[in-house]
Amino acid sequence: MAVELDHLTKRSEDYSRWYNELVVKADLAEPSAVRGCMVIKPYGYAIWEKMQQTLDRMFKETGVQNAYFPLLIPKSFLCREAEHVEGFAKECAVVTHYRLKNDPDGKGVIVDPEARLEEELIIRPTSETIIWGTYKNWIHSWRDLPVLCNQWANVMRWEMRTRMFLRTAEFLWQEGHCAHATAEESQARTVQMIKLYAEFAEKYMAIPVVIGVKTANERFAGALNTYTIEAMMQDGKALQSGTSHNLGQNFAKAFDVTFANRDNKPEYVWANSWGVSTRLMGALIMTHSDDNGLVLPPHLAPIQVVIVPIYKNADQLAAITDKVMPIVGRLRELGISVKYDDADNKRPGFKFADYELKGVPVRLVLGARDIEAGTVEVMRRDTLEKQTLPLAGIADSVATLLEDIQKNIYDKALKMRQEKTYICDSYDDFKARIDGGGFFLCHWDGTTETEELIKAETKATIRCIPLDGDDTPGKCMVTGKPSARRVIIARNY
RNA sequence: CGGGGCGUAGCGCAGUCCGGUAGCGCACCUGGUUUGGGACCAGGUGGUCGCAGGUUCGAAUCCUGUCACCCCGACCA
Repeated sequence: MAVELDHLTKRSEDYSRWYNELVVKADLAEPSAVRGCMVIKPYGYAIWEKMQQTLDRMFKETGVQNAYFPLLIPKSFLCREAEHVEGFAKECAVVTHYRLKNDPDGKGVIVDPEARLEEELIIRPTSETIIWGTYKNWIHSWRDLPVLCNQWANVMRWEMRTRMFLRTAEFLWQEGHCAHATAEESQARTVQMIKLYAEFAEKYMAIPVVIGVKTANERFAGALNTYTIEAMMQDGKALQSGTSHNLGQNFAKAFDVTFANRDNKPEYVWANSWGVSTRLMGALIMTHSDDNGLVLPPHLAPIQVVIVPIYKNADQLAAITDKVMPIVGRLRELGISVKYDDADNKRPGFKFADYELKGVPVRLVLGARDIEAGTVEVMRRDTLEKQTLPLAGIADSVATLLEDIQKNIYDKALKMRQEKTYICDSYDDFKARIDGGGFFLCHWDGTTETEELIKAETKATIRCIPLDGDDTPGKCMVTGKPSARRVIIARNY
């Protein structure tokens, strides 16, 4: 009785379309009425919440505390740091008025021209300026340092073209802003946080990442150095998934934040900032999912196990429920989130497909057959393999299975990245192969001109200069000039 | 802002060339039969065809204007 329903577009047919459909059909998010913005739906938000909780815990373990700063930034604040304003000016939303009034024509309301603000306010594209404007009042002595704050917030960047999760006009993120007494301490914190992000990506999201440094061209506006974690999506494109910036004394100088050192001499404070956003949701989707829908890593899945009963009447359901309840209890004792879906308005086949679409890692099925035999059918989402196991001890098998899935999807993603990572020494060869996606490890002469040339001719950019790996010198793929080491070049989102 | 596409029911679309008073699939509602991979049968609800003008006895269809949205560029976490 298979009916042709609205299945997903296949990944191989149109990766972009597959992604957009998946986001909507898996109930993660949908486009909103507001240009370039999206609505994150409860199921999508539940995943984001698990990510938040995990990151928040990891931050606090390093001594960071949460705080909150205003949404609106006075224009003069944004302008203090020259490079910073240049980097963000083109994508700022600006508040100019504070009042509406009835339209004299009688229809609707208009902006009251009398209510123009003396100074325009910018909706934060990032919070360095408002925060350093505030830190000036917090920091006076070496005893006040370090200041280690994080804020969970929304920011707005008026992008020309948007894609759900990957690039929306408004997005949710966390931004950490630290103030230190020494350059060394600030640099250490910058690296510490990018490593924390890498650990989070790999351990919880099951996404392998490369830690590296951005080139001058790709650096955060106002930073001395930007560290990044780069992930590879299934189509071979790179996704910048988190960044940590060493801001040196740029913002301290712009906002005149000094402290008296132990010798009672004034010194500018050393700064860093670091952030990850709801873009990570996009990374999660594009790294693991398949033609049947989402594949969630067990460590972040809002529902880790779903139990579907199969029954013909109320008596059968009662018999199944009797068997299921102890399993639910045992799983919860193990800290596993379980949903027992005994709703009778959906048929089992529908539920199977639906939970697969939503990426629930493990499905248990119990029917009359199993009650009789004392068994249960177990299906794992990552491989879609089914097996029938004895009911006794099932909760512990499931716990083990969840860990196995977590590891398996990481290994799978890592294997894919390795297979699509190429060592390349010829620019002609590079140009011929870049359309196929992947990371290209190439020698580069370190100049912005060469980088721009590669970008103009191939739409690929230097994703990062990796921190680890092969660091033997060579000759630039394009110019033949000396190169300190290979860098990663790829197309990116 | 350039180049292309599209706007018809909640969603996906047909109808537009060649004008005749709007249709299909999914969803939804009611009843029944079903339930181990997206159920079936029967009946039913829902649209001033993006908006504004114009031509015409008559416009989803032709003409003019306008507004959205999508894709490709420029921009970017």
